[in-house]
Amino acid sequence: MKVLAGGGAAVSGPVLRKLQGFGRLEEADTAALALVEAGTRLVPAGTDLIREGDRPEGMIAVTEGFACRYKLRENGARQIMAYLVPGDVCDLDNGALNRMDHTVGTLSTCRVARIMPETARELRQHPALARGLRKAALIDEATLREWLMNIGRRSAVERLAHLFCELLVRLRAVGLTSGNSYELPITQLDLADTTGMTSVHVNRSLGELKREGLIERKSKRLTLCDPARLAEVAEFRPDYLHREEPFSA
Amino acid sequence: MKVLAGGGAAVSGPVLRKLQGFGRLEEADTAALALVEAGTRLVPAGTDLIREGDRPEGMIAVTEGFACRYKLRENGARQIMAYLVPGDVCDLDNGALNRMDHTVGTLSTCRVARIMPETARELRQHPALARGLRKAALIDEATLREWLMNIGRRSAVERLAHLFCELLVRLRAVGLTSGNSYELPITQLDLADTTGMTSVHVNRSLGELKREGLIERKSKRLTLCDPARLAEVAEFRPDYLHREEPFSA
DNA sequence: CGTCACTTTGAATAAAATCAAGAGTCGTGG
DNA sequence: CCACGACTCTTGATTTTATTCAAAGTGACG
Repeated sequence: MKVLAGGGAAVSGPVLRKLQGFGRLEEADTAALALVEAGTRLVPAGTDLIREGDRPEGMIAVTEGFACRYKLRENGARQIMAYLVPGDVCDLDNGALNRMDHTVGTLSTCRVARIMPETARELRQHPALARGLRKAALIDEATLREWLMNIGRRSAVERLAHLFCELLVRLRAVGLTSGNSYELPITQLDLADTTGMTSVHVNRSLGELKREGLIERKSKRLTLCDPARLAEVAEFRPDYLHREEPFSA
Repeated sequence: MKVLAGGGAAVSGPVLRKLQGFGRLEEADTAALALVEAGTRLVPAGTDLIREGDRPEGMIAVTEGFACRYKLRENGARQIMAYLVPGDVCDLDNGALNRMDHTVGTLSTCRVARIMPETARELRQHPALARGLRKAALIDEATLREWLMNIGRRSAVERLAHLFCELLVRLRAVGLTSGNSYELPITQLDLADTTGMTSVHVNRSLGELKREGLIERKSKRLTLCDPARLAEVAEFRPDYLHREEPFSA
């Protein structure tokens, strides 16, 4: 339960960067966001930020690391429903719904801003921010559908390939890629719980992708050696992410 | 491409009934809804109502039959992402997003209301309706997450059991159950594309549920012979549907 | 009464889970 | 600096689950 004061200059906040990708922001908008991103805390891996059954309020923004939405079965099996990567905001103003149907927790060490309900309301006063947050939420929902397709109708190798392509697009949008590689600070077990497989099977499927020369992984950095071919394998069409940049660099 | 004029008295519209389940409606609200439900058309099974890539606008309401959201792979594989049962409304006012990322189509013959953008805007003028629609949308999203859990982390038999439990709750909310049975006007192939399996495997799994005495199916009517035990098998917790009625009748 | 779509069944195959053990990694504390 | 312990990753052998392929059987409906 490390809790460090969020010091240092907010490094051109990823949330800001992401929302700017949806449309021009005014000075006042960026100022409000900067304020939010200044108030972050470092959270260790494996920490729940809000739990199933809790009453949701405010928002949670991730500025570093990977967090996720997940549910557990009684036997301990976990299904991850979404990744929250830097720039992603989890809007807990669910208005009508007063209970979380899932848990949000960190997969890696994360830098996180917990946004109080009043602050969240203030943010939504800014039309451009409100629009951006709404668009982000709609994209999250489209992503959820894509994940359902992924698990329901793609093979193990395809599932991983698709996930890696998606992450390249999402992380590039917040400037966290270098070429076709990015930090993927999660374990194979996490990947398994994301794609509905076993960690053993993930391991073998990763091996296959490596053998095919499609990816490389050293330490926690993932490189897509041939994004075009990887996208083809996964049948990846990035439209649902609503980013105008072309897929492969 | 049968298109019949939507005659006859709107039979206490399922949309109305569903939204009433979320909170009291004023006279004016119900009147507006009644108007909508009067303008329905009969649509044959297998008809796309709006396609992936189309520009979404207005709303689509289903008052009879089963429709669904789905996507296709290049090889023809289909993944169904959601069911639209009577009372369900598909809000296409996606504001920011200007392309459908999936298709909405009928699984059975359906009675459907296509709601023009202006009409949709009028409906949203009514605060109670707007709230109801918003709540419905949030529940749809929670349902999507539950489906991801279903496909990712449950066995074939469990997936079907879970789906059948969910449908009992949803259809009961609009008065379309009698006891623990309801019309399920879809094929085993549809069930397969819903649960990420093969129709052959669905057939065998259904057989297992029957043999266990958990369900019965004559013609298109499904009966949950022992809802409590079925829910236990599926680990079904109806919280995400936000209906206060207890699960088993 | 024939057709077409759907359901059911069997046999062979493929994909993924399970079980188990060993090797690598990393942070911690002596 | 090294050793320890806790994860994580890797690999093999085996079993289970699900798909594929194929062929009847059933039923609704014109």
